Amino acid sequence: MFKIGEFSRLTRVSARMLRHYEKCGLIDPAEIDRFTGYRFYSAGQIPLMNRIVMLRDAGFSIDEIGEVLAHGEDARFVREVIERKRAEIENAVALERDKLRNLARLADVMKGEAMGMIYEVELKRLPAVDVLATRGVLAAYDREGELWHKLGAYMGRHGIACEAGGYSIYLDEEYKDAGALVEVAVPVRQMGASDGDFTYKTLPEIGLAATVRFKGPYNQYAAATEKLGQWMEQNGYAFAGPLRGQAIVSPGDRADPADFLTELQVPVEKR
Amino acid sequence: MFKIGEFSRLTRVSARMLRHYEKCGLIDPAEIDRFTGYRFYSAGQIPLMNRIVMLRDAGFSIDEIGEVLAHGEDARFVREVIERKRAEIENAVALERDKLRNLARLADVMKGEAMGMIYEVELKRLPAVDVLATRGVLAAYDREGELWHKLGAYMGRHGIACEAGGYSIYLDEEYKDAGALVEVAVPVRQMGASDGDFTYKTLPEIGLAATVRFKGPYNQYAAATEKLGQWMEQNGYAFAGPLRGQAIVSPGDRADPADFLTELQVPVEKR
DNA sequence: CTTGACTCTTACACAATGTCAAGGCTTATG
DNA sequence: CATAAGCCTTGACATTGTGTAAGAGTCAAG
Repeated sequence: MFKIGEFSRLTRVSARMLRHYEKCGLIDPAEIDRFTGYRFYSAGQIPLMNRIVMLRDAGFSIDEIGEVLAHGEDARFVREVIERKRAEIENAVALERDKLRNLARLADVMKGEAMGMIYEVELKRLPAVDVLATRGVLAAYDREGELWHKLGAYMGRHGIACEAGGYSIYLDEEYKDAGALVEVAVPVRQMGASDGDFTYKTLPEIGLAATVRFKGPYNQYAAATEKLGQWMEQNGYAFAGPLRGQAIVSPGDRADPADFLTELQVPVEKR
Repeated sequence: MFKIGEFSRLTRVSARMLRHYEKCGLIDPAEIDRFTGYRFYSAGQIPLMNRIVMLRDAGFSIDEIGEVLAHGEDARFVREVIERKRAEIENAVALERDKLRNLARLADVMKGEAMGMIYEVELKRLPAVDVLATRGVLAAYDREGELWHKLGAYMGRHGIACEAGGYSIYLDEEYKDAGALVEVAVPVRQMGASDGDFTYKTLPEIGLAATVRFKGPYNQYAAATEKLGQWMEQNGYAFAGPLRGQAIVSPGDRADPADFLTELQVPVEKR
């Protein structure tokens, strides 16, 4: 039997974590002295501890480790869990890659130089439009493409004709990092029956909308809002509804993001 | 001027975080109503907010963002910070890669199948050895190679003859995830003068050592300790000093980790 | 005046891990 | 046997960025 410090050196897990794993139900000492509270681990527990370490080093959380250990015999379960975790890690790698891409653009941004072009703000009336729409909660705004794919696939399956100029409508009252409710909609010539997530509806007319167009990838959004915000402040307008973007030239039309043309549209009212 | 909710939608930063950034000194509202406490942001603050978002999305912590903003004009500073962050992110990517590698080995471990081979525990006397040693705090045990490189470079610079059978001595009382104090040492035929981090010393004789050899990469360490622990428990021995490993066949001798042969050595005493 | 939408502050929560403090045990040494 | 050094115990707090909730105040429209 080993005292906690010895077991710690042997397994390379800190005593702090040994106690923590115990509280989380991963591993109990083989024996606890009833009077002193000293923990004693047996050599037979080293394999279990090594599994825990292995799982931890593969990126599993404590809860997940508990689950895996409970189903340790079920090879199929283990295989599935591993596959799921693999996807998760690949995703994390992709996130780090995103950071690198952002980093590369950073020097320009810090100098206040924006790529792409932003046009002047216009005030106009936007007519009502019949659309086919679907919505979803996105992990981040740059995942909007997923919704478009979903909508595109549905339209393909049902042979629905697609007009140009899709809308992205940002429904959340307030931005949430972990989940933004976004609706994507394509104009249709003919309404149909709604079907689950996919609904036909009419986007109402916007009597007074402030609009600004920007060319380039969607991360130009930030620069465009600068202009829009400034215009609203200078001209004394206030928000009167959710912001939306209309794809004038979209990924469907051109491959190069530098060619994209997007119009930001927001209902406003004179203050 | 925009209320916090409007500014939140415009910049895609949650009101929660706007307040948080304010407390951290990144951005103050242009105005705060003295009576109601309501925050008001001006359109002129959107560019600043966009920079903050950009930095955040590139992986900077709030403190780091503050620092970068404070030195925003200093292009050289910005360049250096970006380079440092790039290295950090690449490192994070490497960590995720490590997880993937661990994941790949996981199925075998869960089945209790270890790769490589582990030999029987032996009890023996280990003579004193003259060594050249250096030590360092490692982020993780699999970074031990860094210390060996450091030592090897020093020996090369000073033309010191190197004998086979280097030692890794794990000095920490208790494992710490964030920094394990490890000493690496190579036997030398002739002692010299210590020089900064590099010290000549004599590893004292170990009268009674339990040893176990294992073949294969160093992550076999875990499996080897299982055997060692079991042996100690069954035969009634207890630890009497820090654990060390001796490289019998090391990366210097063979390229394929499967060929490595390592002997774990720990001073013990009969209980 | 009521109601609903917005805002304010404060506090709690997460995950994995370190660190510290106060106090109890153990063991070696004088 | 007494004391000190070193190990062990529990419990609490900190980290980081973000959500959420509670309770109270504000604002604008009907």
